[in-house]
Amino acid sequence: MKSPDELTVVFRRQGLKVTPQRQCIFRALHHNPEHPSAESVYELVRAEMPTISLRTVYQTLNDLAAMGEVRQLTLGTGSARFDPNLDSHHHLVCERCGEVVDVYADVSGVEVAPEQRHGFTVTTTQVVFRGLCPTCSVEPAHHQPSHHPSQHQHEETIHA
Amino acid sequence: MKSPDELTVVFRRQGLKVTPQRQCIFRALHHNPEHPSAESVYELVRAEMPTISLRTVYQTLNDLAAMGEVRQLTLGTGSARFDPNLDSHHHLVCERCGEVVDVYADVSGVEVAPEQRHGFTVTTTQVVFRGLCPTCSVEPAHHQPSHHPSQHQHEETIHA
DNA sequence: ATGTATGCAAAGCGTTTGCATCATG
DNA sequence: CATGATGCAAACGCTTTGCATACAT
Repeated sequence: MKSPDELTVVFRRQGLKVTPQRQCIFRALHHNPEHPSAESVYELVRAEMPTISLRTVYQTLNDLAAMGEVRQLTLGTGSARFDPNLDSHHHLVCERCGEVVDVYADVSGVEVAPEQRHGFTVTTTQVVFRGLCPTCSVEPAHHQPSHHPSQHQHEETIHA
Repeated sequence: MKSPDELTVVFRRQGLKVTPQRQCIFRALHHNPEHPSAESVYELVRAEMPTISLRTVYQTLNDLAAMGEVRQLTLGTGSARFDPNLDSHHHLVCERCGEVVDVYADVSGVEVAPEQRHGFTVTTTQVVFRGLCPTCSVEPAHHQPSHHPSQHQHEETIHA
């Protein structure tokens, strides 16, 4: 995503206003590889601005997503995740703790055969690799989600 | 997935009981290519059993998913979708109306390079092709979700 | 000064759960 | 008849929204 300064310009050009809260959110996302949820962003910015509300976080994240400055990912981890990395890439998701890491994989060979397109216009090909992160692999028994809680869906959920 | 009769056997073997409601749900799912949400299944079975509750539908769907007789898909369409097709396959999703169709694509070449695995143990590779279904392609302006409502997340959501 | 952003609280949606009752095995 | 299933309603987690105030432009 663009730098906080560039985003300031972009927001103003769209008729949006740039508040200290929004700039704080810009900074929280810039070069952030954690794929934070709205709640995670909230916690990050609250460290600096304790009175900020979750509503402001959601609003700003949605604004950013609407103008394509971040991507919103729905990976079955319970809450939407926000990704400032706009390069073409895919994701590795831990089924237990919800950790998400970027993966650059060659997907050029993956396509929907014409006979299978059912008349669809395909615009994106998203690949999600699921498994267990190093931490969750070592201890097969149940243990807490680390940074990214809220696996409110059944553990038996199969996402494919 | 297995036939309603086979599922009856499987359920009993697990110590679960088989009620008319459950058999009705089995039938609603058998050979159903719609990738219905819980709500959709609810509507289907309510046609036959008007007093069935949504709770029963969720319970049975979760039981089925827990024993691997259906797959639960989280595709960013607002609600979980249930897929009785247990063959290895992928999905084509309409970003506007949420329609989901099965796709058989060769994904053998898609892998996470060892240097990119970050210590993860990868167990599944899910490919989601997103775009517009024939109905939604013709009319670029907004219109109602057809069979699969509840796109409660922002329309600008980008799922990748 | 105009209009958007903020904070708070309440509502919304999809899903889960507590409980008393019913019915399967 | 013992245990799991059902129905209802209430609770839950995540996200959105209504409203009055505050602030950026």
